[in-house]
Amino acid sequence: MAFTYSKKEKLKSKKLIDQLFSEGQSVSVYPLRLVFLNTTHNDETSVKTGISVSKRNFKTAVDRNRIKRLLREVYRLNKDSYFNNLTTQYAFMILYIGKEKPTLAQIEMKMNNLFEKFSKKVSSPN
RNA sequence: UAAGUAAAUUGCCUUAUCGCUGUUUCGAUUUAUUGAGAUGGAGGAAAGUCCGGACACCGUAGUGCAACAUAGUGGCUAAUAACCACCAGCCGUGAGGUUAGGAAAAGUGCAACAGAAAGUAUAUACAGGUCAUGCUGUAGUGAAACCAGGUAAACUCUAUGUGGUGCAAUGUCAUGUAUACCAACGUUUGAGGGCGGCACGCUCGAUUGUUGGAGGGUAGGCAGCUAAAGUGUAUUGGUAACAAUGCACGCAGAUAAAUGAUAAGGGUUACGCUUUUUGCGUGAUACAGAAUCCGGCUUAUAGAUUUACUUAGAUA
RNA sequence: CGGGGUGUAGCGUAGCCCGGUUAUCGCGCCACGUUUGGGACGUGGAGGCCGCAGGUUCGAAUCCUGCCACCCCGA
Repeated sequence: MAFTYSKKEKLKSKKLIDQLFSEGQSVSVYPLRLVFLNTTHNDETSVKTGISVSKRNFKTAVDRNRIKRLLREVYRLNKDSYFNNLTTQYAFMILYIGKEKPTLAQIEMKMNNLFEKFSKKVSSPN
């Protein structure tokens, strides 16, 4: 797996997203929150991921786009070290629930924490 | 030089590494993926959605009323309530700014306080006049006091205009669900429904039979989709808005929604130190992200630049 | 893409249709009284440029226009 985040890896199906929010579990490391669901989809990638920033906390589209781009960038660079060995397929949605504009370094640290927490939760039953 | 008025322009750049997305060429597997190369990838407001169109569908898109909008004159435009010019009113010493700027002699209403009186009223005081009388003038109140008064961003009248819905329009493809659907003809003969709000008018039509056809919704793919009332520039016509002609360019198309991240260097500018230039340090570098496409309006905006003009002062 | 509503004192509201004293009521706030003290009660008081900017008018919270913020609805 390379440092890519192409169309195939994006979570795009409306059905799947509805299912994710209604049935999925979540872990959070402020200001990030990960909603995930063990599911099956047809593409060969093991994880489909979406990113979301609330309009309530950031009013202008420029701010929201900026944060989403940062999140995508960090995800792209770091996913390799955590998700390469997954045996089942997952759908992810990463939410930014903070209220202030972050920097890349902050997000990188928080996202690593988040994925470690996720790995623990998945590997240990319940 | 200072203060100001009006108009216009601009909206940081380069390199490296790693990514996203459209188009296209070649190769591979194989019929939708992958690899390599080439090339394109946010704005002056993309925003608000306040006006006007293009385009698409709806076949009663008919009539009248109602409703809404507009309101000096002329021009311009695909079109408009926008834009341009001029006239008039108001504001400003001025450059300039601003105005929903038709009708009160069709009718209805309204006018606090003050005042005798606010539209069927003429009181009081003074002066004048008359046989006599609000018959005449002045004073005082008020925004307005008899004059066919004021007020129409009060109802209203006049003139002009407006069919509706919006790219989630609309067309199409395949998968599964499903027979609940539609059309024609015949019978029955009118409950009820539809056509933006009302009336007229128009139209569908409960039940049953025959024949024929495929229809509907959900999530998705494709088309619509970006070559256009296009952009830049020059000339000509016009006071101007704008128009015509020549030349050049070929200019984003995402869809849980691309146009990015990091590092280095350089611009511009403010402050401090040094102070002849300059150099060093610390900051600042805005508002903001296409979603069918155009024309205008409105709002946000660090900083920089240009042009014309006004007033005041100084010098010649 | 289209449609509708709201904004008045710290909070919740009336007045707006149909213009006329810088504006109503309740809770809260302040002072005084009452009480040994507090609460409750009584009396008095403060607090508003009616979201912002223009316009119409003699006069605007009210009418008109343009903005801003918030909320809701439809496809």
